[in-house]
Amino acid sequence: MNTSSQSPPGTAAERLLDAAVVVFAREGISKATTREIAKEAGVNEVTLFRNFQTKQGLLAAVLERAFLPTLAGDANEPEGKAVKLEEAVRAFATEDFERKRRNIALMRVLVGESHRLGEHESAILARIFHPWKERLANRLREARSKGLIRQEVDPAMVVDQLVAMTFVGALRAEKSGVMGYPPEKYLNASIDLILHGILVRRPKRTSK
Amino acid sequence: MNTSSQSPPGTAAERLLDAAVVVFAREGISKATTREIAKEAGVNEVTLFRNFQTKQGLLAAVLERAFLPTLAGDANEPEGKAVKLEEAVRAFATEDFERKRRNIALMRVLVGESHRLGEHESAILARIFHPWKERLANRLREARSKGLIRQEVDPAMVVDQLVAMTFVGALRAEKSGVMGYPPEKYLNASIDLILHGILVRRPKRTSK
DNA sequence: GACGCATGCAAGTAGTTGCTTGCATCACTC
DNA sequence: GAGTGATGCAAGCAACTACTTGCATGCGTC
Repeated sequence: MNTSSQSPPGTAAERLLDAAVVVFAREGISKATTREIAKEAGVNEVTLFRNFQTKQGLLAAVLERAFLPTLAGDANEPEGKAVKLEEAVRAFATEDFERKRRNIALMRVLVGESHRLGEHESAILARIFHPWKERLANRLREARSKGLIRQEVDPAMVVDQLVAMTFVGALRAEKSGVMGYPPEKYLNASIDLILHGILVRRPKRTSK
Repeated sequence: MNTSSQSPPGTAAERLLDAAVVVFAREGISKATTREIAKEAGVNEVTLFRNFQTKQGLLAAVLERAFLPTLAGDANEPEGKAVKLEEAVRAFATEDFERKRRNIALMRVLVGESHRLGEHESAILARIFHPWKERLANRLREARSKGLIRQEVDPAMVVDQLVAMTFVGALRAEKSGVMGYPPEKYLNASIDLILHGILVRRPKRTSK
């Protein structure tokens, strides 16, 4: 069937999913065309519709595949309890920052078009990010009950504030011009800010 | 000329700018159509092109008018030096948060399509937000030189971290479902976090 | 070698898009 | 009252959009 073109390996469906991530991220969801996705995949446009019915169906499949496994791989780490709170925050922030930087183009268009995502797509995203954040929030609640963290601090809010910093940091790091410092410094400073902001006793410094 | 329709006051160009803000924010920049903008303005579509030549020309005019005056009104407040640092941070954060909440739909689509904005549009946005942030950064530098702020803190980074929190907070506040707490609490917690995170001496509490 | 299945190809449909053209109508000014 | 400029209206254009249809081709299996 594959006459002579240099199609990458994998089934047509897999290649379409790979291509869709690229094109959605590059063009935005509504501006991405099925023709261009098919072309990027090295596959005929009809094959796209035969596999995913509609463009929206393709988007849903893209989100499921792009984010769900990422979460599953992390959520069933059962350790996490043994490590120090500061290390838990640092590990969460680092992982969160790097994951966002890896997918930042896709995340940006998702934010930009979040108000026109269907219920299904929104549900997929919630299923991904909520448990991931809840894990750190629980760790913080535990620490607060032990008196390590100031009582007036709201753990869920702290997690939201941290991911806000990682998200905008990843956004700025993408366009290297607008960030006046290296991304790693920004990440470390954000971790420091959170720790100094919530801990009862001053933490040790991360790095300059 | 205006046969009988209930057009709001102002010239056609003004009404088009008002309508463009609404439609760009609602549909996203690339999905917004000139037909819909003209309809929203109660103006014929040709008038749009006669006034702004292209859709991109309209976008540039929208950004100039929507953001530039907002900045000018704030930047030449010459006071700011007299007030306490904590109050300066609080005032900046409050103003920044409210401004973003007011324009959050437009800001969201700008972020989502930032990679396809032309140089002209990007320059407009930079001209708006940079001086606004620099004002607080300078205040922080001054405070750090007086020893009020820990030496290892980078003032420019702190400002970026603060606006990251206000931006994502405004984003979450828009969809009331995804924020598990009132926006004002989030804002106060962010101010507290910043102050506890940077000050040498612990600040007094804002509110629970 | 007959069957089913995935895919390619060519063509088409109905709708939308940014933008243009030609002409008429109003308001205002000298 | 002639000229000027801003606006409306109707029509259209060429390109593009998501999606469909009909038919052919290859691959693996029994």
